[in-house]
Amino acid sequence: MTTVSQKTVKQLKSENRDYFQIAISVDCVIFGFENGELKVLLIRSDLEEYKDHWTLLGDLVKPDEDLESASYRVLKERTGLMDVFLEQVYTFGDVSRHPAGRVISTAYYSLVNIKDHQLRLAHNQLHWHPINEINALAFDHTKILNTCISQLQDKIMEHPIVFNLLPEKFSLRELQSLYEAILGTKLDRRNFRKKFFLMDWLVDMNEVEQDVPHRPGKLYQFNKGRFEGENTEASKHAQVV
Amino acid sequence: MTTVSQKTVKQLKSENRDYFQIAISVDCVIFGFENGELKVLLIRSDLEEYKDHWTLLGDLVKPDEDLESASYRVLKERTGLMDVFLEQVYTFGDVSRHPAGRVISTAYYSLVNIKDHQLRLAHNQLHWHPINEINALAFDHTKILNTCISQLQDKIMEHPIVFNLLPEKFSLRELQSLYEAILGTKLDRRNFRKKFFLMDWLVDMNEVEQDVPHRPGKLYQFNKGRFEGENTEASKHAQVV
DNA sequence: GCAAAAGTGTTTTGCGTACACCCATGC
DNA sequence: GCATGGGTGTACGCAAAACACTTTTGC
Repeated sequence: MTTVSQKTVKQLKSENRDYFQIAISVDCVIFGFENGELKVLLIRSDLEEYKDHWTLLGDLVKPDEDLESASYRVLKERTGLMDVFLEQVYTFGDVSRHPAGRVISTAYYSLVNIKDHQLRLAHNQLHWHPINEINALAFDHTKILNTCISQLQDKIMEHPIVFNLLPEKFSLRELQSLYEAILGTKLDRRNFRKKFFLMDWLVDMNEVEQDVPHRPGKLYQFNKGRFEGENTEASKHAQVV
Repeated sequence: MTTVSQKTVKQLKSENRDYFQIAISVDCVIFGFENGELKVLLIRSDLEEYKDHWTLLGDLVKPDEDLESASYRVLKERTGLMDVFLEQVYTFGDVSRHPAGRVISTAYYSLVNIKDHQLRLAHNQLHWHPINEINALAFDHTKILNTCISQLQDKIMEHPIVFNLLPEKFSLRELQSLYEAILGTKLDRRNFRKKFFLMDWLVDMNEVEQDVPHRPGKLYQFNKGRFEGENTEASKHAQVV
């Protein structure tokens, strides 16, 4: 029936020149945790048409740049951060999602420890926004944000990634309050503690909190050793909360 | 510090012309189920350099075409199928993943009922390959396939999607054998049946199998009514097997 | 009557969940 | 001594998992 014509790569390349008219961008949902709230790093839109709107941090992907590298570049340029947790979530490709032309965007989320990086943000257009206080973002960024929040909620139930949002040492209260902020629910303290000790995700530092106006809690560290040799996609199946 | 310059959409458009040099494609992992095996629909590469390799079904996305529409188009063009189950999985964006230039590809998987569509494939370059007998695919398609298989395995544990792979009416044995083929494990028959009846995913047709060389099993249908108004992303939290 | 798969219940075990009181510290 | 959060244990219910025998049909 249909005879399939064989082509060379070179032929294919020239035949499809019309298709190379699409730009691809990455948008990063950068999560942080501060004062018991889950926050997202946003920037004021640099487009006049959207000057009252906040947007996610993103940029066009360069023709000679890996998709993931582009995300890391955005993170590094905007926050100075390297080696942060970063994960791809979804690609948004509606024809008219962006006013500047056909721009398909791949969304990533990353988890950073706000405290380590406050200074770098001091004098620019970047601000941390509590996720519960975010109004309309530019373009389809509200949708992107919501998709990433859902994904994060799912992910923390089975994977030890929240530690990227916390300082090296943290109390169980901080950890629980982080889970509560992400999930938007209250959790039972005794069950929460029991679960974490049972899972062996924590290492007791034999230190306690300083300068708290109440009985200080013990400090813990993430038990990195337990997860060596595991990439992001592995290690399923262990319900966390 | 950094003064952010305001731009109009028009300015942005012309400034970034160099970025619109990337093509985006969709690649569809089309799953089917036949003879107790999970299969994937593959086509012989139409590139001379890869003529001995099989590839996933994909195509470049047109500049005026939604990403998801492109996937549906590929499915329709290749299999004649409309209204199939389709879900985005991941976007592969390494610089040198494709020999024809900078092509970023978004992977989708879809679930089809092989029996309904055998004829359309008879005389072309398409063939169903059992997932356990697939050798090296062209480009990074092995990686894409494996990502989709993992995703499918996760998904069927909580969502009633496998019915897309079965005929309208099916026996519990067929259903269980499908789960076993996807997960690559054996399951306990009694627990499996109990679970499905408890979940109320099935409707008893009061019919039995015909022409089987043993005691015929009862036939069931997917209980569509129970999931009306649910999109693909909703309805989490109900462990299936 | 034999092969092959259908159909069926019970028991055990682990996990999630609910729940209340005393303790240590700062002020 | 009081306010604040830290720290701890038990009991219940449900769901997962393990497990074997009888029934029905085709040949």
